Amino acid sequence: MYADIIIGLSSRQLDKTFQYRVPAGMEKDLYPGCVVNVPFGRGARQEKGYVVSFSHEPAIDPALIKDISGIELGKMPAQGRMIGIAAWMRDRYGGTLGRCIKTVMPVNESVRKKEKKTLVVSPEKEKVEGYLERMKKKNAKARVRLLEAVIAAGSLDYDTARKECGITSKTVAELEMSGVINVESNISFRNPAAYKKSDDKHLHRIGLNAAQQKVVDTVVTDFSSGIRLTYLLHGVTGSGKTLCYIEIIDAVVKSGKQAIVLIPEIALTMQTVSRFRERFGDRVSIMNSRMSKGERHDQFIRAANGDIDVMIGPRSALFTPFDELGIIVIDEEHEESYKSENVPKYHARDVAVYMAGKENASIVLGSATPSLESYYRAINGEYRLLSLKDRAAGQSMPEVYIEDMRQELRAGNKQIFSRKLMTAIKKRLQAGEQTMLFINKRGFAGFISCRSCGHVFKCPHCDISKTYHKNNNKLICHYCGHEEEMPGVCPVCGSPYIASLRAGTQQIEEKVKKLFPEAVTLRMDRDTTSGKEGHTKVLAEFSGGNADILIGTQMIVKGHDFPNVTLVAAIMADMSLNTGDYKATERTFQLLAQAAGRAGRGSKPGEMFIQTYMPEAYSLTYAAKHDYEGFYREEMGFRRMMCYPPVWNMLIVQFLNRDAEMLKKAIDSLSLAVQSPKGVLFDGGSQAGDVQILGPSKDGIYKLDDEYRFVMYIKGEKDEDISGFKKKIEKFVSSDPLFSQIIVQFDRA
DNA sequence: AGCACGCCGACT
DNA sequence: GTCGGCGTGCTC
Repeated sequence: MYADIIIGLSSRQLDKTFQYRVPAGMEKDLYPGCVVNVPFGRGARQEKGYVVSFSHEPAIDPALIKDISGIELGKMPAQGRMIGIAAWMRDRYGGTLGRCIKTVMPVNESVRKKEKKTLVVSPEKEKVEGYLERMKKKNAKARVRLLEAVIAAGSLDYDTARKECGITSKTVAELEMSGVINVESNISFRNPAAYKKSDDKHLHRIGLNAAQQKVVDTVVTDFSSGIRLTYLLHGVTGSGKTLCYIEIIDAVVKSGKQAIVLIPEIALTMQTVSRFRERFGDRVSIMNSRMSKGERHDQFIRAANGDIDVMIGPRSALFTPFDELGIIVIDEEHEESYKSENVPKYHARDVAVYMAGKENASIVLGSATPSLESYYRAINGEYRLLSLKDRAAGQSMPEVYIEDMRQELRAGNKQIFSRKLMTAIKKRLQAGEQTMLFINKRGFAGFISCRSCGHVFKCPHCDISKTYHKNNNKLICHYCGHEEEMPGVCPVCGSPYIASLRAGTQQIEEKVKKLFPEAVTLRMDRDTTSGKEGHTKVLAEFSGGNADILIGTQMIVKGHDFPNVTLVAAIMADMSLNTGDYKATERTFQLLAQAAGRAGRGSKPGEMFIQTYMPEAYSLTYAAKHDYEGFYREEMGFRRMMCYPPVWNMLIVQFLNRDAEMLKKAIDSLSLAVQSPKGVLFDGGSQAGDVQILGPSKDGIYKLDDEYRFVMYIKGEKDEDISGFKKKIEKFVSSDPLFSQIIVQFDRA
């Protein structure tokens, strides 16, 4: 048995694993992430290493492989624990181990910045000059080059010196030994959440109401008696979940442990951070994507040094190396931004649940519209369900109206707003109250529907909207590849008006300006928020009362608190119902429910309008009734029937290559293996077992960034079946030479 | 990173 | 020849 080990962790060049033999009897003590001592390099000097994985086959001449000399006992350092997480991620989400390690430990890339070494000339002038002359005579090129550069610059950064002058560490060491230069190292950490009391003076401490107190007590009581669970906090919009988090974390921190708070990137506003700083002062740090790598790394170092207790940030903050993690909070746990788009395509919520188990921490998932996955687990008793059924200050939920746009058309209203909505906007303008118009931009991919009856063209096998492909005039399902000719008329009502719907924020803004010339409008989309603090600025302007109507994409409905907004409208609520994947309905419900949550947060009650061509769709009707449980039951029926997650597990495999021909050949070979029941993929004879395989077929976006894409979906009742099949695919593609150039990526739904 | 090896020019 | 010094490549 062999172990793959990473030596040190401080240098880029050694950023790979080495194989060591595991001495008899040691294997039971080894696991990914544990620290071992190994002989390394000529002279076999002892180095610290981290075990990352195991293998039975020697990868090089076995005679060259050395034995592990010993295990470092005691508490595993945070770095080692992170490697353990990385190993698990590699197993679940695919990708290379190196990539997974980089994901959990960005530390590796910039660790030398921590001890930034600077070269300074010695103050003894004649000594330096004498040395320089001697070296010139001796023709010691490297030393002369370096010393002259340092003299010219006065002081020189170690890294640039090495790069610019082509110098090795040895030369630097020799100059230092001779006393002509000094090597100084300085460490400085930035604190992005530096606490200034004055920032927070507008905030006052609010007490917990009875329902909130119950939530806090439940978690804190469990925690102090040593029980660690996953809690799902289902609290309606405006029920005060953040305050619960703060109280819970307060108790955890007082017990000497640390907390990680994950927040979707766009919801990471100063407002939220201030509330945490008010309680935890300087012992809070934040992370966001606008920070440089170095700044983010500094926050990790501060956490490792024990300088902070609470880290707030988007999904990458999950990997904060705290010494004794007590709790992880994931706010808006249903948010899709917790899913990484890059390899490894991990879901921060799933990693967090695993991590909490490993680190003996509790975890609180919070949302007004929990993901079906989490709610399903809560119903099954895997998570503990906590709820906040009412808004914190006793406000009522807004009244929601579903507007049937087909009827508007029949009544002769050709505007993009229904008549009732236009009246409502007018009323708000007169009353000096604010309106939010939200355009569901998701689903622009081009699903086809009938404008007269609302019929959407769906795949007969997958019950998913098909997309229109212009080049061959066909409708294609992206899950199974099913194709059909684009029909000339609607098969349901015979109307010839079948097309894909589209409209952008810009067009809507123009329409609004035409209809309500007196209104001051603000637009929030990619274009208007491109700057560094782009969307913060737009939001600040709106909440400051400088505009009557805010028009935007989904980003306006997420977690913001505008007390003066009393009207919210979803202009084309259908859009996200037809994005061509099985989560479309869930996403639509969540968006609408969240949007409704923006209205009536202040003293005045709110209203919401949902404009649609499909008024009977249950994602709309349940959102209108603020009925999450009803939606959950109905949607789970669909998921059960179709064997979609969370009932079954799903693995997505993508195959990418720039050469369409080469990719096609490889895919054909894979298809053959999939179709033959005795093929490689089924362990020579045994059935496909408990997995259903769809594809491989062309991906929804067949060509992206000059790369062609094929995709395959695997559904399995048990997670082990999926993992098992993933291993088989990995084995298959690594043994088939046709796949040598093909990029294979795994993803979990 | 740290070490050895092989190469190169300078000097015995 | 031989020696000091440099750059390169390897480490399981």
